[in-house]
Amino acid sequence: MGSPVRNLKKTVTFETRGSQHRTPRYNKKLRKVLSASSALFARKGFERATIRDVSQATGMSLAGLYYYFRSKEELLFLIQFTTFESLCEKLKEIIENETDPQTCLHSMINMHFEYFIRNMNELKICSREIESLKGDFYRKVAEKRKKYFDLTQSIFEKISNKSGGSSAESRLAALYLFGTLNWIYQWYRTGRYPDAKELARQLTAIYLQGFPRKSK
Amino acid sequence: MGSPVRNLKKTVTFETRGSQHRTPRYNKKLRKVLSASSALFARKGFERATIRDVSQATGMSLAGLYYYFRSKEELLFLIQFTTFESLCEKLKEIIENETDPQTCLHSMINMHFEYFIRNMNELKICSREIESLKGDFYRKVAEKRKKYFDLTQSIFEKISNKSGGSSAESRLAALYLFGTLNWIYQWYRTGRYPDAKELARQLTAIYLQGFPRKSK
Amino acid sequence: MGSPVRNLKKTVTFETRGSQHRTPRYNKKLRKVLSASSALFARKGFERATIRDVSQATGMSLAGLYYYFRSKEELLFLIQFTTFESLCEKLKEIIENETDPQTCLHSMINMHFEYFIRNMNELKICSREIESLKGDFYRKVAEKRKKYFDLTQSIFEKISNKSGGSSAESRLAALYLFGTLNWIYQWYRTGRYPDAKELARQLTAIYLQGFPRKSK
Amino acid sequence: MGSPVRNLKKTVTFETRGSQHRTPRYNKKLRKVLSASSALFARKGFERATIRDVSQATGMSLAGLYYYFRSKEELLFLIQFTTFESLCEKLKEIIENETDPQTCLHSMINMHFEYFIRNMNELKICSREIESLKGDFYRKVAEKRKKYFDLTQSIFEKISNKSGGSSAESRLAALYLFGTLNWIYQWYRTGRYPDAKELARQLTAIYLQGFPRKSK
DNA sequence: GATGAATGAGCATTCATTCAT
DNA sequence: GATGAATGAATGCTCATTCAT
Repeated sequence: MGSPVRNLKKTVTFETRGSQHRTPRYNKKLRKVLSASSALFARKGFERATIRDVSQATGMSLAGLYYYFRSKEELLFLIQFTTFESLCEKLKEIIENETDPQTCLHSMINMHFEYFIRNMNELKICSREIESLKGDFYRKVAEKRKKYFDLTQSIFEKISNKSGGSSAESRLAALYLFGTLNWIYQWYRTGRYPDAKELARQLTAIYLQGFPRKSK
Repeated sequence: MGSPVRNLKKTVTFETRGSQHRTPRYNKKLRKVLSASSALFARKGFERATIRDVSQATGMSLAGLYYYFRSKEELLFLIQFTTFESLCEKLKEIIENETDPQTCLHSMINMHFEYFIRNMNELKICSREIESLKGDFYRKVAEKRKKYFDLTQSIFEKISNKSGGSSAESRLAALYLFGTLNWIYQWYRTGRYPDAKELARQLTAIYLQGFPRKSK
Repeated sequence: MGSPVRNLKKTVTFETRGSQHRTPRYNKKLRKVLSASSALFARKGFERATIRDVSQATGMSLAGLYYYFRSKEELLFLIQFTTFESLCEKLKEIIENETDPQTCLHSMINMHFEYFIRNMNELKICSREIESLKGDFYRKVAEKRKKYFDLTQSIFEKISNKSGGSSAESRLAALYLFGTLNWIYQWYRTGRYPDAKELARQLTAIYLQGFPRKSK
Repeated sequence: MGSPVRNLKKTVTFETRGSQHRTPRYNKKLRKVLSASSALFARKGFERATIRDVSQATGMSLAGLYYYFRSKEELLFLIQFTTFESLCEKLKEIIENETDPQTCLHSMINMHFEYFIRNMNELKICSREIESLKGDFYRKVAEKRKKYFDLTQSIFEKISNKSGGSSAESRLAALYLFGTLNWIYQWYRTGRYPDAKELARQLTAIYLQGFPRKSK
């Protein structure tokens, strides 16, 4: 529940190798490969990280890795796709269960912060390496990304409707918020900042009441 | 006034080749190289763009380019450094002249949007390629970047002081804002969105009053 | 009678795996593998065709294939050897039964054309991939090939003897003829050219009377 | 006059690197590279020969080679194209100057044998590696090859016309002859066989009077 | 009989950079 | 100022083959 690689069986069922071989052993190894790759891509960047790095990090042979993916790009795709899939599911659930739009925004931001803190590598890769994929890989991820964005925008629209704001403004507000969320990886360091809950509270407050937080 | 390459003579005066040769012709060519590189780095990413691309884009020979810079990394450095230098100067001026902190925040955001729209390539590179530099190059840019950030944070602190907020909250607010500003390049397309002035107004409103904008 | 794979039991009885296991099922599968390989080698060339291609074409697993042959080279060997073996047998029979040397040449050419048309892949491989085998594999096929050549040369010698030609000339004539026969695969396309019988008639006519065919 | 690489300046003037750089030094080196490659491709086959082999054979660095060609395939293309170009020119000249069709055939065969003996590597590559090229490279060579074939076929047609033969028969005769010519590399070894002139005499005799040569 | 998983060795190609001229 | 020629080091990827099961 939550980790992008935990539910591989369900999500990666189209043209990747995961669809051909489904032994438990295969899935376990693939997860290992993906998590090592995530760490590497996060640290060095997708372009600078090499398959040889992955080989070293996993202890597998260079050629052996290619049993689990078809290309370096597919590796990145798997990481991004499963991550966005997870985020979408979580957000969908929130929206379905929370009727108050303001609370809903808070829940969304909170969920994202918490997800980030538990999957820093993956989220960093989702923010920074958007343009590293091409063609079908790009399109498939972009679709999921758009879904996540649209869901978020819908929250702003509900808030907006209550006070007569325009749809264009909701869209922009969502874009602004995404900037903030996608930038977290640049500055957040565990232990040096408040926890996810507190950060979410503050950021939500800004978006709902402006800065600084009005004293309670 | 403002273009990062316009004031090369002034800024690039330490260890780059610009300090050795200062003929007007040299500067003209260097500017051409930098602007072609900016376009390339913005489009393909620093790592994926090659010096051969730069050679082709400028019509200069591969070897000839190295008369104007010592390494591909220096090229990136020059772009980032001069851009942050420009931004800092502009922001310093704003802060010096504007006493009302709220208005000051608005001016800052407005300036940044306008600067972005006139130097999309450079700002994209400043946001996305932060980790592409290493060692001294990285440090020198990070210094400038920190200055720009600190100046912005100081605005939030002034706002905060008026209503008794904490310094930590100001810092976070600034980080949130920077996320939004550094993400613009991902979605902004000329003609499809309101102009800089309008965007600045909306974003400032969110940070000062929350979303949606209260009707006046 | 004639297809190189039809009489596998008889021919492949030395160091290949065929000598160890001789169940009918084994032979059936081996034939399937050989025929798929022939098609692949003919289409892509021995070097460019991969065992993975064979695996895909046969629906067998990569590792499973190695139960039927010891190496890719052995696969090629099996194809070439059985083909030359077949050709030799047929030619021997012709020479034994036909006393008139001119008619004998015609029969030989006719047989070769007909064999070619029914086994295009195999003959293509026998012509084009001669140098793809090494060591023992090469020698064993070369032996058969030489036998086929010698039998043919003997026909020319009989023709030559009748009119006092030299042995060297017979050898060259046979070499010239083999060039023509080994090149057929490059141009012949079913339906676009006369059938085997007619082609054989024309080619024989050239070798016996020269071009153009004298009107009868 | 005749070596396929001797007249590079003239022939290789389209999309190869030869069109960009034309210094004498460049041409000299390119010729060296092409001739080393020819030897290698002839000996090991195109697929089996590696660029590393070329590097070793020429004493140039692996990367340095790519200054002279864009890909291994282009290397093969250059060899094949210039060879067929040379052959075509020579044949055109023969046909233009020789009015008697029988003598013309003799001249053609003689020229081919002589060209072969002086450029064994290149001709071997032209015969054996026809299908190693793809796309545009293939098409461009095929064009030249067809021209060479058509010119030859035209000779047979002239012979045929004198005695009322059909065009289809001329075409087949030309195909048969090409088989013989393209197969020479498989058996001819210097010193072990008569020289080009004598071979040409014998082969022509077969095609004009049949085997064996009638004693005069 | 058959296969999932794995690997060593190798391959074509690229790239930033240099240096003699 | 500028470039033709060259290179060391690396990169993503493939392939025939093997072995435990």
